[in-house]
Order: sequence, then C-alpha cells, then structure tokens
Amino acid sequence: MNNRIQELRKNRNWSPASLAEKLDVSRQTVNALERGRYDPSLPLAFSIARLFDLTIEEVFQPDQD
Amino acid sequence: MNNRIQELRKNRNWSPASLAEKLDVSRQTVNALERGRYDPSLPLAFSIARLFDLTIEEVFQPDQD
DNA sequence: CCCCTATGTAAAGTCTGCTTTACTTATTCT
DNA sequence: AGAATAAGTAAAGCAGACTTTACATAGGGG
Repeated sequence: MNNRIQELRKNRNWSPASLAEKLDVSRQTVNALERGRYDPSLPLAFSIARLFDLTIEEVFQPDQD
Repeated sequence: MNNRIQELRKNRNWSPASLAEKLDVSRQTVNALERGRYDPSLPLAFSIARLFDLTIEEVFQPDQD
C-alpha cells in the first residue's frame, strides 16, 4: 500500500511531530506510515484523509497485486 | 466504525462463505466484520470496496466520535 | 563550540486483525 | 426423522498496528 502522507504533510509545511499531534498518534507512527513500514488501521486512515480533506482513495493506493 | 457489508452481500444473494472466498479471507472473518466485532485492515477494506464497486467511504462510516 | 529542539530509529510490550480447529445450531433434502 | 451442508461462534495462536522509552543524528542560534 502506497500513500501520499509525506507529500501532503510537506505541502502544508507541517512537521512530523505536529502531524502526529493532529492525528493523535505518536510521531513514531507518523514516521513509520510515511516510510511505508506498515499501513494505518482503517479508523486512522479515515482521520488522515479527513485531515487533508481528501478521500481515502486519494491518499492511499493499494499495491498493484 | 459501521459498515454495509452484510447489506451489500445480501443484495448480491451471496452466502457468507462465498463472500469470504471472493475476498480471500476466512468465513469467520466475514462474520466478525458483518457483526462489527472489529474493523478490517486497510488493504482488506480496499478489497471489499472494490468487490462491490464502491469507494471505501461508501462502505464504511466512522463512528460519530 | 555548546545547547536546544527537531528528527530518525530501535526494542519491548499491548492490543487488534485474521487464521485454524472445533463445536454447535440452523436449514434443506430424501 | 436422519443425513448432509451451511452458518454462527469460541479459543488459541500468529502477525501487524501502535505506544513508550530510549538513544543517536542533524541543524540552528547563542
């Protein structure tokens, strides 16, 4: 699963730590998501999409197969 | 998180077991998702939405806080 | 250079998502 | 009614999502 979290965060000039705060997760979690170490839970994916005013499909793209 | 999985499955006249097969998960997982015992992973949420030709937002609705 | 704050990253622990096995309760067919 | 198949559910176990603690690296301002 690819995501545009880092790109969207940088567009807003937000630090990893402040994004973590807005999402109510640890900054380690933001780092892991941006690096693609794991996928967010579905509720966290919703929080992320809504924070950036996008749909989940606009933020996350499943791997091709 | 609420979801419309059972409704969408019944509209297609699919059994829980055959939905499980299409999604490549166990029928226990389908049962648990329909009963709201837990949320699917993000990749599984994508599989479900695409199977029904809907967006994730059309299938899953986060709880109102 | 030293200090401070931001950032990356790792390890251990907890909780959730999902599987396998297995038992129970329908439902359907003869 | 009895047999066969479908469906609900529970327990144990593994993997993944996330936290806390902690340490290392990097940059900027005095």
